[in-house]
Amino acid sequence: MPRYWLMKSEPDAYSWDDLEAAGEGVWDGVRNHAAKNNLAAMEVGDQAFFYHSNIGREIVGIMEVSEAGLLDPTDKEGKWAAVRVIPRTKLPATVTLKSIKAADDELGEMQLVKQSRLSVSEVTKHEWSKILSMAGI
DNA sequence: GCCAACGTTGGC
DNA sequence: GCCAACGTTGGC
Repeated sequence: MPRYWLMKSEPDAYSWDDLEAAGEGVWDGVRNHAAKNNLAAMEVGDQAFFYHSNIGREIVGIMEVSEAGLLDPTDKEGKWAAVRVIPRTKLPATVTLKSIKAADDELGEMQLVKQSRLSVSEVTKHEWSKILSMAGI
């Protein structure tokens, strides 16, 4: 059973289009322990939303973990984690933070909402399905 | 070991 | 541009 995640990036630094253009990417640079623990828990085949923070504030696509348990190549000490991801699906309709908050009874408990600074968070299967339906999938 | 000061993230 | 939330650092 794959698990579901949500990973944030500021699109002016690294966007969905950048990932699609490259065909794959290594999700590194995370320097927060809760986020790192989530990265370290990922397994090949897990699915993750790509969320644009700051600019857009919306989920734009779905990626899949293609290689798990990597060490962060930007960390010389080797204590931070990373995963390799490939882009899977660009959402037909983006799902904004605003619309997620507006669906509060179903999505109000999302870590994205509760812990807005966490850059890598887990998404429940129910939340995942709900967001897919909001995205027109 | 506590806590104030400070830095960063990210929504508004 | 502001500020709340949160993490880290350093003095005591």
